[in-house]
Amino acid sequence: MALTWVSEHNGHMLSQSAMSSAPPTHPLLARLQHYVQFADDERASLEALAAGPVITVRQRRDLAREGDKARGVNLILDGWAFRYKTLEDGRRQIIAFLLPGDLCDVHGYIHRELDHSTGAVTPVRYVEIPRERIEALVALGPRVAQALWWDASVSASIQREWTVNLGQRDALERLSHLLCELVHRLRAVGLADDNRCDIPLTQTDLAEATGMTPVHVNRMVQELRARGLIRWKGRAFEALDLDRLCNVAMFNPAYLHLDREGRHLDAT
Amino acid sequence: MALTWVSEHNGHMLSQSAMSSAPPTHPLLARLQHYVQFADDERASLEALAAGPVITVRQRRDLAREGDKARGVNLILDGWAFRYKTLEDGRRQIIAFLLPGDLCDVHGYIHRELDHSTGAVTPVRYVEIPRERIEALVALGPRVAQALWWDASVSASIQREWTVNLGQRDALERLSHLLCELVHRLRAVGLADDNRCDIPLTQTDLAEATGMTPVHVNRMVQELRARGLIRWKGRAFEALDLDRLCNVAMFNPAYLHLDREGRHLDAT
DNA sequence: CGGTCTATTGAAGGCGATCAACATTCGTGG
DNA sequence: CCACGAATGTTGATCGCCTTCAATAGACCG
Repeated sequence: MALTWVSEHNGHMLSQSAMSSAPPTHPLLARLQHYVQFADDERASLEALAAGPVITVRQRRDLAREGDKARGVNLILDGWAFRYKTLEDGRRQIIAFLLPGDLCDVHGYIHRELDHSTGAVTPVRYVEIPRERIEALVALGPRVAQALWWDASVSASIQREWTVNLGQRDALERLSHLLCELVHRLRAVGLADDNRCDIPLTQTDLAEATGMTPVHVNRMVQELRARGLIRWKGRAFEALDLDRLCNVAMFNPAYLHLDREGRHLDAT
Repeated sequence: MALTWVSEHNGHMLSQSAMSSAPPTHPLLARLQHYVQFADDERASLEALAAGPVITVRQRRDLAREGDKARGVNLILDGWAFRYKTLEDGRRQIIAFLLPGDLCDVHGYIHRELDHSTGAVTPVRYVEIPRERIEALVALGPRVAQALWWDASVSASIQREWTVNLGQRDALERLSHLLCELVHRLRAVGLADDNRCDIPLTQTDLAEATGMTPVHVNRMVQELRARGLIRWKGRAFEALDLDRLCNVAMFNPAYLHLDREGRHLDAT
């Protein structure tokens, strides 16, 4: 139990303080700071997003279902979730993984109904951010507004990369690529310690995300183990040789846009 | 030559006026009106977007390459293009098709470099819309602003559906689904007459979009022909039985969000 | 009219699916 | 704390969708 994923009992601030030496922030802010440095008031407003009434969902339950009426934007505080779509005959595809700090899409602003579902992997704590709240943030100035754009834009970029992954890479490459992405994204929110992190996904989850069968996922995991690239027991994942894993996957982290592209907007 | 795709010689207005009885508009406006009804001044401003200096790209040339410095948002006036990404070893995945009326993503606003390329299928005419132009549009009020959000949101939704397509559907379903999507999107901009339209894609293009080999695309096309679902000769495509084609593909048009979701915002 | 691009067809092989056990871990309640 | 059942992970054997390779036909263009 010691190093497992944060549960409902210990909040996200706990897991944060263990990871980073910077002043503890919630994971969205950690991520946005990869784009731009905020002024104090901006940081405070972003910080305050996590203050709203927190909703908790039990593991393996849905946060929202296809066809539901869309409410505001959701901010994941801790836990893992995924977006998925189901075909008429029951086949299911995981479309995206949602990690702490992820804003679930702006969809809710525009569309009346969700065209996909969201399911919790672990227990998930999140807040619903009403639209006025976002508008108030944007009103703080271009720095925050563009940071939110950056966030939405990165999500779109990830979705494009998933398209490439499913269309062009073979099974081993596909799995490796997903793992590389997760490690990089977890690092961005302070949830990966070097090359080690908790990945609470089952092999069935991985199968639904990579478009293969659970059986074949298992074989690919073992292949990666046999090549000395990863160690993975329960939730405890470690990339023993991340460089080689990235090579296998032909992983190019550029699409995650984690290189402070908004530097020119930095607060002094 | 009579019914082939609009070329550089006959502008887009020509092709428009042939399709719809409504007052001729450019294809972006046609599409946005699936979301909301605009007031006259809004319509005029959107109309004026197409007035800027038109850039023409020859067929099978790139509009932009991965790594290029991002400029403004591009609006396709006529012709077909696609976004694609290339792996180190040369494999290529088409990520999205860009049809007349499509705004090429807002990417340019935020990111310094493109993380993907855009290639022209046919000769393409487009305009670069500078950011101030967009800001001026948004300043017209919430109707236009939300329509632009809707547009971006639909693009994201399409990208999610492509993820499902590549991950879960088999070759025949995948191809059918792509064809259904194209027919529906072409209709939305007045470029499909009932179940007939020009599709200027080669089977190699389809292969790169669906993650299969050109050889197998050919076999699937023939399968659809044999089942009496489609007729396709050169660019002239016809869905002989669109309902059955949609069934084969398990195509649900909801993700295209073409049902006037912004109705409540309509100008009187 | 020759050259290139695209479509088409055939044959063989492989990647990943499918089916079927079995092992192991985990959650839960007795 | 143990016992039970369910969920997850693992392994093997077989099958088939799709790839690969190769050759030909047709379409289009300069």
